[in-house]
Amino acid sequence: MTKIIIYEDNASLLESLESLLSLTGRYEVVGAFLHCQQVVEQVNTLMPNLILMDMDLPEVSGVEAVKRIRQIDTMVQIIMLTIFDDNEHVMEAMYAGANGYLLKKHASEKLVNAIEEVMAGGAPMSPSIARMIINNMQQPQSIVANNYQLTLREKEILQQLSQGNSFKMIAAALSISLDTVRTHIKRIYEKLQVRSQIEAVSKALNEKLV
Amino acid sequence: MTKIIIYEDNASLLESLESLLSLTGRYEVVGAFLHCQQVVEQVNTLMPNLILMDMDLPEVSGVEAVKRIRQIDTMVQIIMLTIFDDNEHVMEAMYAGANGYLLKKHASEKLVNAIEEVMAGGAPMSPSIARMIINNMQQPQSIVANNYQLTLREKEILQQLSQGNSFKMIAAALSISLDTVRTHIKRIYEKLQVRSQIEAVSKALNEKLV
DNA sequence: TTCTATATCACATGATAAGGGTATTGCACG
DNA sequence: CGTGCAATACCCTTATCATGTGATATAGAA
Repeated sequence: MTKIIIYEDNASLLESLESLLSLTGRYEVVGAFLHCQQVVEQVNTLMPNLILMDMDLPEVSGVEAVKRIRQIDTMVQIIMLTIFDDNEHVMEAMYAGANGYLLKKHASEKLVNAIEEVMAGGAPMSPSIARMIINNMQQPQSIVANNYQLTLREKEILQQLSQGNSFKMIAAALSISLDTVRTHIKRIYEKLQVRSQIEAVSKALNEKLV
Repeated sequence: MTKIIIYEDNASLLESLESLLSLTGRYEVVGAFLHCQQVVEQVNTLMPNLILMDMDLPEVSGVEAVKRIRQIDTMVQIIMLTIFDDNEHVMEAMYAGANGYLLKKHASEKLVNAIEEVMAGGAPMSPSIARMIINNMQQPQSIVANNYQLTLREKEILQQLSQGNSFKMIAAALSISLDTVRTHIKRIYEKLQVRSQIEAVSKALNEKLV
């Protein structure tokens, strides 16, 4: 049976959620709290499989609580409960380690469904948040064509450099002379408009050239 | 009116999709193709607002097509059509720049809905893919506590180093002597277990220490 | 108060990198 | 059949970095 802890500062909502879950017979509410100050101890003691966490808790916010939980437990599933879904706090919570979220106004109809999804390894979230997230991850492949016209060999050497290899090591790894490595590096610096290893590596890693 | 291009190698499905969309009266199908070899030209010429792209096209895959489209147009909305949703190709497509996807078996009921969502700035996707994506972005804040016990000053210096600054520049920026920078750097190397700038920067950037 | 951690500075030596040339080979393209 | 480019290689000089050893000042913990 799925063990659940609920954090929700609205006492009546907390009670509703508890009854709703208990009535299904499939979930055991092992804890229900109005704040999450002792969240770490509670998770450690009660060992839930799932946590319903209100986003807007007094004192310690739900997002902060998620971060704390993830320090000690990476397995427990966490669903955020929130009133609005059009703000960055939801993104932040997902980054912090939440597995999904549910609008409070949809709680009664969709709660059980969301729990099933999360326990099955899914992540219930609204399309608009999903969009924010994918926009976020698409940025790296920058549109401003990070095209410095590096040749294959140059990219190879830049890659090696970015992994922390010295000129000597690169020469050995690629079976070419130290001086050849130097020559390539010079060209790379010209093309990237930098003057040292670190600048090149910094640029390469930041712009995902490697 | 929303202008749409459809890519789908199954001719009868292509036709169904086309009629389905035309019948709503809200969409104009300005192009319908069995392959996406000329995707760039077609997008440039037809200037659609939305593209329905089959994942499994012969010759040039749907994912490849998305990449090409994103080279020339970052605004057009792209919905992937796929048979399975439990594979990495979907993730790959989202990374490449797709805005959402739809299982073919759900096309008839959910297509219009998915289009509305995408045009409204959402990203329709299944919970399992959403989960993959958020798992992906949570990794950086590694659980294996990237705790090298760096002091504040050391972090500051490592940060400067990661931005491509030389010892001299760091000394100037922090108003300390070159030798002091050296001393800090030595400690940083010891703590990170590295032997050179690049290794340190590489480690710092990869493990998000900065 | 004494110990410890942090931050600061100095000097010295050998290693590595930066920046300037120059040159050969092979391959593709009009 | 040159021309241009990529990849290879060598030389030289100067600048920067790696590393060791030692020292001072200061704030907080034992």
